[in-house]
Amino acid sequence: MQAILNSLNERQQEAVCVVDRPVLVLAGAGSGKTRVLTHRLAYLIEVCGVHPGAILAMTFTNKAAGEMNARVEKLLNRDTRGMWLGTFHSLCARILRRESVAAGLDSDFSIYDAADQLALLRQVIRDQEISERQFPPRQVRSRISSEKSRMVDPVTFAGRAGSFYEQQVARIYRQYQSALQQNNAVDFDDLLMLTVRVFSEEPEVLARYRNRFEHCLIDEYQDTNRPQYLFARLLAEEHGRIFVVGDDDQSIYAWRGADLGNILNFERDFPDACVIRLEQNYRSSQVILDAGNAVIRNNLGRKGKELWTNRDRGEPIQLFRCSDEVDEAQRIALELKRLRTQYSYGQIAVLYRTNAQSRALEDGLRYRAIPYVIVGGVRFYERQEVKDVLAYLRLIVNPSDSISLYRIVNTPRRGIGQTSLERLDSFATGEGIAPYEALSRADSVDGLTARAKMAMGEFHGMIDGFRNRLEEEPAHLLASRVVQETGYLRTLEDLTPAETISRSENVQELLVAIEEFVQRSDTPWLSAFLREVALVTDVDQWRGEADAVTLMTLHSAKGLEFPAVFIAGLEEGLFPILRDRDDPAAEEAAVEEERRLFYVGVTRAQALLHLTCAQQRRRYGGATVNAESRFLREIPDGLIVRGDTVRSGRPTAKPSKRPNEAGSFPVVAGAAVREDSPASEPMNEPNDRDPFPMEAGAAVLHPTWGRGHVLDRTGSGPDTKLTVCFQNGSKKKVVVRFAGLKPG
DNA sequence: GCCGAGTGTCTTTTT
DNA sequence: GACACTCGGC
Repeated sequence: MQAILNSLNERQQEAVCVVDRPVLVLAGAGSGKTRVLTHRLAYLIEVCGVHPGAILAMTFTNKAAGEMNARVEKLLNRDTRGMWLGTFHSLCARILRRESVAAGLDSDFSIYDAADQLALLRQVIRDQEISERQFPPRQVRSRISSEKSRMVDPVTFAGRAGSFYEQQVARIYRQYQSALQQNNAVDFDDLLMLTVRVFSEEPEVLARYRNRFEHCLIDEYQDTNRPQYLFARLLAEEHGRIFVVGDDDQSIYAWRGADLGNILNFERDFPDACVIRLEQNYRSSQVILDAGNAVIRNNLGRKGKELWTNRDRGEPIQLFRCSDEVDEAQRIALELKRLRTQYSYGQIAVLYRTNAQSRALEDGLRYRAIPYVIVGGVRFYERQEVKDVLAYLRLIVNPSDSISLYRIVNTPRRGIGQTSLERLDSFATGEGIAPYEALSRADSVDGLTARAKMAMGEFHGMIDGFRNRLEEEPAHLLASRVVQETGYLRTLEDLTPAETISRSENVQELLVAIEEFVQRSDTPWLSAFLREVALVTDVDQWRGEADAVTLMTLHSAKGLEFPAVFIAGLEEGLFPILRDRDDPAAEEAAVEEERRLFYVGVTRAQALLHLTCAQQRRRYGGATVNAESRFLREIPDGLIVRGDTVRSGRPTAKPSKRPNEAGSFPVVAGAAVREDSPASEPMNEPNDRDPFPMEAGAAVLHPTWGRGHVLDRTGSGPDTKLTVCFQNGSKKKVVVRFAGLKPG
């Protein structure tokens, strides 16, 4: 007991020890929130004698869950077998697999990610003969998702739909749901919504889980949406032993349906709740805290809290004003080198608002040979080749999954094209069977060529062969046979050498991941692996171990901390990023969420915080000229050293419309000013702006030809031509302007 | 009927 | 700069 409590301050101890009533912990950034959660778990088990199996603890990322579990086990010096600790999504998936009958699913259901959702929506929209132009699948998807995150089902939605547009969306929504059902699949939102529905509609199911879980704990409560809230309330309302930790100032997922009301109304929902505030910060210097406090104070509608620390004042914040994103990356890289004497690279993070910003930063870091790891962006499990292999595996486990089937049925080419598939699909619909099933009856499908029929039968036989081995052959061996025997690996060989290598490596990496799973898991079968893999994300894989700078979005950085932090791209139009809204109240709410996101970024830093902005930035096609972010103005002068206004320190891209830009930062009314860049602007061409000298001998990386080195160079400026010898031995002449070369 | 090449459209953040 | 769509060649 001593060990569990004595390292905590008084407030933290209280939070750990109040076990018989609802508790809301308002925990400021860096105030020891995770500590309180882990120590409470340990306290419940060790001191109160609660069985781990009676505890349900919910987080937002698997990483947070894993970390928490490790810390509890360390505190207790034993394992926590039986405890349900995981993300809302993974816990709900677990419940749905157990209660699949009540949920109307087969327990091996597939979980569709955003890309799968889009593919399914396209199918639905086409089937309904609705125009994809009028109803862009992406837009419909986000609409459906936002309805689901408010627990609105297709019927309710249809009832409310007023306009023609809404009625059509309602129709698509209904069809989409029934298509999911037919595919024996759910999307991310369904995991939550369906679980809540099962709980509400099946009292005996709910009762089982209510009786089992005597304690419910929730991390990041400010980011819960409606179904998550209902899920927790259904389980905990009877006994009231619910413990939630959150910070209204760090709510950054309103766009995903997170409802701040859940934290603001906690005391109303659970009348005898005990509210505990943690305001002492153990993470950051006074300067960083002061800056964070000053910025967040601009938000209305918060519970209000001021973080304090008894740490040193610390280094002032520094602002780097850069001319464009290349300059920004370069200056960050140089500063990283300079910081090398005080920090290891592993202690430093570069944060940004959008994933697209990582490209320029990566180039800058690579050029200076600074090691980095990138979290997020194109995620491993979203890569084409990885998704292809997973589609094979998913189909084998869940033959109703037509999205997976259509993805790979003709990869490698089997002569089963679009037209044949359409015939197959209408046959399947007519017979009321899954398309996979229909493959085995291809002979009865009208209008197929003999070749197509043959190929379909063969494909079906092959997949069936794998299916028969599902519980005979360990997942990694089965998967490895799949990529070989389907010929998938061979299709990769037709790509360019560089592509072949990187894609094959990714497939190998996936196979290794499966093997690792088999080694650590109780069940070696493929279906078990797929259950786990559907919900892993990149942040979960991230380990702070390698001595490399971490690059990630501000959203991914939530919950993490670093001795030194850069926040890049502090410009109006990028951060805050705002789209046009007609409603001023919605606009203000959006600004406040961006401000909270900035606050999250600032409070990630322990000792050192650097901010950067660029006067000009390339965003798809043309260059944009941006004013400095309003958030920079909100940091009091005494805390920040505002670097020089942009100097022309390097050959920089100059918008021809403003020849005298070298002086002060342009004051641009409103947000970003989009400038079209006419083709006649040579200074914007990559060879002119790229710091890397493409002389003979230089190593280069070509997007399709891979690595190589420069043999010869002719011309200058935009007309520079290079002769490059690539690793596969071929020599190519390339025009630098078009080739998209990078330093290799 | 299948496939590859070329063209127009849109990019916030994530479980 | 990714991706879906269209068009022409096989």
